[in-house]
Amino acid sequence: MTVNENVGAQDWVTKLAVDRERLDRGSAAERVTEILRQRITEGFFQPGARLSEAALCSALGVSRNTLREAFRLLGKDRLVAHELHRGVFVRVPAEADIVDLYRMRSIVECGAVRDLRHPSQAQIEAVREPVRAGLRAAAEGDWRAVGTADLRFHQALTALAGSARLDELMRGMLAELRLIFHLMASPREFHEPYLARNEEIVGLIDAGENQAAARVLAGYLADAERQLTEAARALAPSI
Amino acid sequence: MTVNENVGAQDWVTKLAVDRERLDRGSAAERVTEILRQRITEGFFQPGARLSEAALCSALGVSRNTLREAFRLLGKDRLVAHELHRGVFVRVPAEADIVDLYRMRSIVECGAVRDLRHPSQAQIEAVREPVRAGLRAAAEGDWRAVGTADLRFHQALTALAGSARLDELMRGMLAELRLIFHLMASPREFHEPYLARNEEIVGLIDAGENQAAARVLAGYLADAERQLTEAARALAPSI
DNA sequence: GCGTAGCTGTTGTTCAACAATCCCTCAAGA
DNA sequence: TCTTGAGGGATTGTTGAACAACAGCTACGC
Repeated sequence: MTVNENVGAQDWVTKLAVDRERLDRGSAAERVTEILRQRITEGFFQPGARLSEAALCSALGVSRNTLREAFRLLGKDRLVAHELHRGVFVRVPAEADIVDLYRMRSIVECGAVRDLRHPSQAQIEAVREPVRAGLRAAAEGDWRAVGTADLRFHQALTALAGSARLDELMRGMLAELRLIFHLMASPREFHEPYLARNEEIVGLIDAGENQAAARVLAGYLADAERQLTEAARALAPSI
Repeated sequence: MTVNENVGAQDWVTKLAVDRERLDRGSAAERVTEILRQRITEGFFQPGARLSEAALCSALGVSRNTLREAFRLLGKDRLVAHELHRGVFVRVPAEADIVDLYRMRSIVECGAVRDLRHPSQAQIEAVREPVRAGLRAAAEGDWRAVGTADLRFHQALTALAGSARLDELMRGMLAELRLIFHLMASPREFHEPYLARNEEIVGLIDAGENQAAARVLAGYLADAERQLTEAARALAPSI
């Protein structure tokens, strides 16, 4: 044993697993992918922007081939659109995308909530925490933080299903959703009405009223979809 | 106007869009991806098989860079596992993958069925047809065909939600499922019991009994999951 | 048996080159 | 004025070669 034997084995094994992801952050292609993913979702690259190979190669200091591997991964996540012989562009979500996305969210999120059987206290706390963070941020008037807390809330709802694949799917959908947010809407008007509903949903889950929670959530999503599609339609003529 | 003016504009535009997909079948990377995807799902490359870059390059007549782009796409679909500095391998699904996959299927498929509001006759027919094909194949003793008909049935069920993203998600899940099938199970023992249930589900949908159809489907999936995990556990010691 | 140094084959990444394609400009013609 | 077509420049698609970095194996010494 070369490691301090006073520490339980399971203990430092999990800690190493956490550090591991941080150290060997995979290949260059994967690192580039993460950088671009973050830049796109945070709005640094605006929807419709062209991602020139030559420019990004010199900016990031990687070769074209490495960059192209990253483009392929981002394309699978629908964050960029790969147009043959024309280049790679940050995706510009259309109204159809909003509808499609919310149809999927409704099925996934409501399904995760409805099928919930015996939620652990830790699971409920994971859902409650983002709600509190949202309320706190709203009190301070930080509407950008309210938005990210809202996304974390929905991510936690999906995590109730306990499926790694579903979690990754949800991550992708929320990233695409942030792309839609960049096209429109002041964060306040969009997120404020949902703070109370988030609390309501958590309360129902805590009380074991899954069906009711799923119904409230479905209404939540339907309203958000309507709000976004109307904003998109108002914006469409300008395009 | 150089095009026949007797034909409505919208008419030939949609026709061109169809041909378009057939003509520019994408880049070499995408074609290689499709070839490998088919080869993996049909079992030509067995789970655990190493996909050597050099071998595939010469076999397919493409460069390493192109092949690596294809590997990235297949990795996102979880058909291959990319191990840094070790290579690319056809994925070997574990028991945890079966559980995860079926948790997701249950939410997605049952959700699509339960939320169904006004199914068109065409939609119902799209679900009914694979069921008929399955029964026909069973009568002829072609159990491999029964399996593919079953997958088409579930694909059609998911399509009831009317979401392109959900359809693609389902395609990916079913491809991964075929990977699991290759690890075990005679097609007959696995698919035969579900022929009758598929009929029952279609009947319930046709009668507008969505809730009941979703319940039957949930039972269907739970049973299939149990069957697969038991087979996997019996197979595990050999690995 | 154990650890270690070296060897070998594979992958990770870069670079340079060329082909294919798009897009813009501009001129000719109806 | 509008359409058509021919260049030309810029960008992407793809290849091949080269080298670095790494995993797995072998053989050696202890």
